Amino acid sequence: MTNKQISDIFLRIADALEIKDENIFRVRAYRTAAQSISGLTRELSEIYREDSAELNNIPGIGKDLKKKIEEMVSTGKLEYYRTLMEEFPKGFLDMLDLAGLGPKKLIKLRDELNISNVHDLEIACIEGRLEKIEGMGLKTQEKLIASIKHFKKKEGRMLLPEAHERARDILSHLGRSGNFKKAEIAGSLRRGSETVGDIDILALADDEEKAMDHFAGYPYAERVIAKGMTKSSISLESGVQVDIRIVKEESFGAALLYFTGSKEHNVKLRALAKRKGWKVNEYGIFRVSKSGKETRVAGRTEEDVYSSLDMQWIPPELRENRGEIEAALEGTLPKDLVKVSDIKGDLHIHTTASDGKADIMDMIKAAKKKGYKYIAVTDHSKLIKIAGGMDEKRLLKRAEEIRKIAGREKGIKVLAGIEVDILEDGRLDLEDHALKELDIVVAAVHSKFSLKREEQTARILRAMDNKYVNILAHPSGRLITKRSAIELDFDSVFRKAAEKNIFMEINTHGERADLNDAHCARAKELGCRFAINTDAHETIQLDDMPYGIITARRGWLVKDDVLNTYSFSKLMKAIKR
DNA sequence: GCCGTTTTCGGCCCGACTGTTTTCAGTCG
Repeated sequence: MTNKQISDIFLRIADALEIKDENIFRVRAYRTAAQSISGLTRELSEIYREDSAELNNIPGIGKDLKKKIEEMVSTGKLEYYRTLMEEFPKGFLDMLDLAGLGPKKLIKLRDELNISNVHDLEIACIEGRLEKIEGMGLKTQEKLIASIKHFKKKEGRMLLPEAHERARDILSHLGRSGNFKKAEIAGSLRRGSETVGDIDILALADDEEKAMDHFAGYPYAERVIAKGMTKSSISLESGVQVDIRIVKEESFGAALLYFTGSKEHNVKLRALAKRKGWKVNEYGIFRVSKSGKETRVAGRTEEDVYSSLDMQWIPPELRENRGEIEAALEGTLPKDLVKVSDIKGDLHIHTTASDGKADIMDMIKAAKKKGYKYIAVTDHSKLIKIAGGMDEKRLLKRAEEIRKIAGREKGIKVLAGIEVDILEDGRLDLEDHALKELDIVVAAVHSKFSLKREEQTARILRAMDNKYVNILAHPSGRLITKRSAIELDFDSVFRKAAEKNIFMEINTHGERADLNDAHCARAKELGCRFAINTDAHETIQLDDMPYGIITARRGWLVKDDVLNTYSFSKLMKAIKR
């Protein structure tokens, strides 16, 4: 079983226990464990195989949950979960996904109207039966109808680039009102999560009421979910929710911290403050006297809040409770997290020689415009016929052309390379005598994604034995909303990469974000270095670099971990065979 | 069910908005 599956089961158990009105802290323990598991950088099954005692070191996992995890990874099932689920009709717990419906109302609906799934609920709402229940009314019924409509659309989360674009548009809408003195993005978008469920905005305003009216008047708002003086929410046509909070200037830093999250990060900070007898909330950090009087200690900026807790300011990408708080307390946060301006080139791009849309000159011009010092042209190899992949003969001719052009170009170095396919048996799609002539070789899997774990791992390890390979491109092969990662023993691949001096790619193309943040952290732990590449097939895709940087930062990578932050001469030394 | 520089027992983050009430419970983040 995967971490995702185990974490989902714990969440469902928590839902079930809450409906059964069990101890709320027991419920919370399951949720904490689920969260903790989904943030892990290694698979539980692997930890279990190697040394199951290690499971105890995972925060939120104690004696009981450890046992449940062991049962799941060894048998693929959990008896406790199975019997628990038998107590509910099928689809009953799904109703908790409806906005505005929690365990308390759900129990009422079951006991008084005999509702057991979303379909029953929809009919009851349409027939107006909810109004008659104490504590519910017409509004509740209308809201639930809207929630069900949204639920049916199954609108998922947005990918980070799309969310960024939407958020920018909302900020410029706010800018047009004249009432907003400041507006900043918070939430998972600021932390750079690969998908974003809703957009959070924090603002300062002169006239809160007018400001909120303006916000609610956003042209793409489908409906206004809530509107108050300090907090409002709208939902967009796409089903995405946008929340805004307006705070006072002296609280802005505390509020930004609070609404950036993650929740786990915040909970830990609060506990830390509480131990000092202080209190942290979205308005600031306060000293609480014995008589209960509160004195403000900090709140205007995030830096104030962190430093009043005797810790370093923590970059938003790290705020996932993966050890950043401990590091900030000790003053050992990574000093030189990689940033966009560190990047000196792109080492994986395509041109019209295979399936790119721009020719090499356009790509070079665009790269120069970004201030890059070098770029590697890496078109496809012959296996990818449909993309115009090259055989040895065409490749060598192409390399010659690239070198000719490179000789004419001032201010940028152009490397002749290839994105060579890894065949099913782990051989490469091109002969060594051709690879040898190139400056850089990027190897990648584009076929046979569903091989068994052992075969897939052996395949890739064998490819890495080829001494001409410099970069392993998009190692997991996943596409966030379309295709899951290949089955692979990542640790073995990372160890081999470290040993063979092969750089692991963080690919920003489309839905890849591959490696992801957790992979980056683990690969670094095992001694790997990285290349952040756009895999651009047209000039505009060269602009996707920041998304790879965010992933790298979330994996705690520093400048020196990343090949394409190196100067040209250092780069050439690093990829010398 | 977890956890420990207050603790192996007794805690476990905190505040805003909504709807249905008339002082608050439920939900959400």
